[in-house]
Amino acid sequence: MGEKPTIGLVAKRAGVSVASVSRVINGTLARPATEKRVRAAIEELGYHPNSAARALKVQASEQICLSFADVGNPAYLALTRGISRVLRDSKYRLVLSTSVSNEKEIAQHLQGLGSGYADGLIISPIVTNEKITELLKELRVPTVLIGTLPQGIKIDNVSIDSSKGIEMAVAHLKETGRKKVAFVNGPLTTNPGKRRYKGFIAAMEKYKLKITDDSILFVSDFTSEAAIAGLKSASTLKKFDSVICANDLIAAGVIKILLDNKINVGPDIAVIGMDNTELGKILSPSLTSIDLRAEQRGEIAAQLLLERMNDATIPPRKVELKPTIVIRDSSRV
Amino acid sequence: MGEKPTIGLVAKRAGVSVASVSRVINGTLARPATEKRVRAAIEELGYHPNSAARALKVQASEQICLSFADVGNPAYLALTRGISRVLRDSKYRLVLSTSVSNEKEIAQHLQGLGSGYADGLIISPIVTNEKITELLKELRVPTVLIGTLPQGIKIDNVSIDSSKGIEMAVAHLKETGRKKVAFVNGPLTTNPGKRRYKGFIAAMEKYKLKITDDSILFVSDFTSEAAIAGLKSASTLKKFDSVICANDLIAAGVIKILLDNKINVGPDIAVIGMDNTELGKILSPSLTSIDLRAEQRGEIAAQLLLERMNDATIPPRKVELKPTIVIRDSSRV
DNA sequence: AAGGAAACTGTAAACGATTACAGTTTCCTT
DNA sequence: AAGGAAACTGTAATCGTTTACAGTTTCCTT
Repeated sequence: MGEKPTIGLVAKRAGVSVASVSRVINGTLARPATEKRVRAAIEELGYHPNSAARALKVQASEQICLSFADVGNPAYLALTRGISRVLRDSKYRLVLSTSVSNEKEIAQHLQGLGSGYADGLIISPIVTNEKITELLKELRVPTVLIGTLPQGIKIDNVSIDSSKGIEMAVAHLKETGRKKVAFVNGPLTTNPGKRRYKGFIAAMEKYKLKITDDSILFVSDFTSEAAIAGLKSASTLKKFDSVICANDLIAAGVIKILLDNKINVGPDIAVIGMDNTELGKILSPSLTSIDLRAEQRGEIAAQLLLERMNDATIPPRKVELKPTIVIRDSSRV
Repeated sequence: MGEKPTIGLVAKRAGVSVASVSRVINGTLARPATEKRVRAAIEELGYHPNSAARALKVQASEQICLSFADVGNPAYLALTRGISRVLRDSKYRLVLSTSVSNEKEIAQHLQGLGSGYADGLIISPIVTNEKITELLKELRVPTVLIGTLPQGIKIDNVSIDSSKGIEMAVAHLKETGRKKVAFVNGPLTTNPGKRRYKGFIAAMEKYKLKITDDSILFVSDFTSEAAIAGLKSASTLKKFDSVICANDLIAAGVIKILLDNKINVGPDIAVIGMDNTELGKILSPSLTSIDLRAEQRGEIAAQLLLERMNDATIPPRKVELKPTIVIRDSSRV
């Protein structure tokens, strides 16, 4: 209970050298007798090797940094869960670097990695510009990026074919006899916003459905509140027989608005979300959603990172997952 | 771009000693000319002080560990958000230690802190037993516990008077003419489960409402799925005119079941949740909920911790927040 | 029982920062 | 211009590990 025990104390107590103690802690190449005494001493003193000292000597922090803009979004939550599931059977701790939203903060954060507090980085930037791309290029830490990889960056990347997802949504709507499809998107300044926008247009063309001036609506954020605030009444939506939403939260907002206006969600207007979060099962009617496999993306990202940290020479990999559609009541007639 | 620059390199480049470099980095007591040269050298080399070396020397990691059982729960998410909001203006990084669910893992984790990777701990244990209590007592790191503080532990604590919350729910129901109140709780093995159970009984007595054999229902987990699976059909609920749920997720499940059975939530049966998560605004009907101030609890916990790390001598503090009730459609007649 | 290979162990030098202490320079006062 | 106080700077020890290298012990073979 006195001072915090160090390896030296353990060594003295066990009557061996610090080197021996160190060796039994990692790798265990010691005579059984020695090992036993060392372990006993460790036990008695309640010794735990100091991570800073170890990190300094071996030049590795045994930490992985996870960085994204918004903790609040359930999709990120699923990502985090996938990552931490993989990491928990590794030696790595997870450091959260959240709410790095504006460019300056991101820059600061990326440069901060130079101090070596993390051996690897998983980043999912919601926006990427010139400057950030530049910083990512100069990064010395093994990194995997989840989402849209900017041109010219050679790092591991896991993404989801969200265009394909929207295509599946449109296909499903067409099959079930819908003709007038609206799309409620988040801001075009974000990566997901951009991709989903293009995806929607492409899908509508592919299925020969008409896009009018007002079939694409933008709301200020990927949240229910933004959707509710941005759409106000249902009047904008009334002229459609179906609406695809850029994520489940927006879809929840849309459903809320429709129900409040006595519109029969499903039969009258179909609603489809994206992400297939837990929300889908809870809402009434339950929500048809495109599963973008967030949790799996997290898992894969973590695995890629572990591999990369193990071997820096493997060429950058790019895995793109395919979405699936989960049909529930909100799109049934 | 060559080797990673160290303080020694910077010193050489600036033509000063390492001590001077160190001094301008922290605290700045240097002649302007010196400082300028040092800063220039730092800039040119792209130098960032190595955190492990610093941590080793000053015996502080500048990291705070956040530990709880389940990332998935939105209430924890709010907690995390509150914490990280406070921490971002401090020098501390946030290390996530999640899914430490069973006793053995918790023990391992708490002991792991002995290695000094964190200067402080915020923990919200969903269960606490003898063993865990013991470990918490022996902890050498400044700690604040969110939730029910086990007997005999002298650490900072922030909690919410959830009994009071249930009382408010019962009061509201009584005022609006409800007589037969059910309570859907999570497992009694958890801290929140225990407290809410007692709270419900006390509140019902206080308002002279009858508790029958079947007015308290237990589901296996604080999730919608567990609620839906555990309650199956609405028959168990039909004999009541109102139901209080131990959190919003359970409430969502209950509403789902009721709606599927064509029961008019609000007029026929009132439903009240707890936590006042984002869900409340999204559901239809919108959900009356007891706001347990998760985000605020997180903020306060972080503040307490920062203070405590600053001054170990202040006596342990205990702040208990009062809940509020947010009335929405699910409890309107 | 001797000899050598194999297995183990100890000594001491790193890792990259901070900081006490002593030494130097600057600046002010007269 | 001298002297001393104040401000700054440099040297070197230190934090707690890991690990190369050399030294020791064990064990096997003959």
